[in-house]
Amino acid sequence: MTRLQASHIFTPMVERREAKLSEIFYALSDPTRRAIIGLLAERPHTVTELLEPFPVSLNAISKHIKALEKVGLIDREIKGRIHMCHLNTAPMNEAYRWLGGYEKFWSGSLDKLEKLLNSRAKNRHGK
Amino acid sequence: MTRLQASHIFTPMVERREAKLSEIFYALSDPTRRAIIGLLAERPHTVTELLEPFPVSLNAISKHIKALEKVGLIDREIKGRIHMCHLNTAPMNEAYRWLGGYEKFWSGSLDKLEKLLNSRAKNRHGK
DNA sequence: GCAAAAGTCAACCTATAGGTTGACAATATT
DNA sequence: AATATTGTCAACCTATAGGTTGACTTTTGC
Repeated sequence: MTRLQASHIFTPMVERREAKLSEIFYALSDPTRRAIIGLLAERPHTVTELLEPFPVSLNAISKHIKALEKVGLIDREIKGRIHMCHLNTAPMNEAYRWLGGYEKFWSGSLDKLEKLLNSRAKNRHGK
Repeated sequence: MTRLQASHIFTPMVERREAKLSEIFYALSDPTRRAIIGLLAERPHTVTELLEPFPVSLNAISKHIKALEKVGLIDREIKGRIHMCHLNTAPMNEAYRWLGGYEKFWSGSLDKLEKLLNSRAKNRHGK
């Protein structure tokens, strides 16, 4: 995941959103992390429960969880020595919508595509 | 982007799809690459045209383009010394659908969520 | 009270990403 | 033919990711 340096182009707000998008896509680019998300989609898991399917150390999983937590994809509920991890899909929504912006290209409708291009041309001047 | 090592869990086919997903998400995790995609969504661009908005070297952009090309997001049409880059959104579709699998969580319908959980429980046994 | 269990933190290793600069190859231009 | 333009390739640098091991903290069970 790369920090954004092309500050010339974006307003601070957009820049922040861009950075967030980068973080989310990056978090999702790891197969182990995606698998963790898959497990948490069924039900909350403890850290050791999340460890079980993977041939890595507890520390490695702990790091992945921390990474997912950092981008908001996991909420941690601590009860004594047990850390219960809950999935929070909200951040995915942003990535989903970004990709959705290009859905017009692959879902075929020429009308939609034209609309897209027009709206882009307009925004061009709004800056 | 990480290589998948938990081969224990996945069939070769699934493993390959997982690897592809990782590549795509990783490609999208870079803000410059996303911006390039944005430019190409408007119209095809040459390499130097793609360079123009960014405060980096031509080589850096060339690398990004190569990276996007490698995951299939860019097609290159070479005419003499000009490399015309075209956007190919198809690979995004896969990422989009993966995320869409979790849409039920954030779009609120409890019914859908229950269906999701049931279908997952079934697949559990199908392996 | 003591040992096991659940996790984190810190230090380390290795691979790779993204950036740079400096040649180079090939096509256009004049 | 000489030069400028377009772009790649190769070598290098630095930062960081993901993995490891080892020590440590806190809670829990006996």
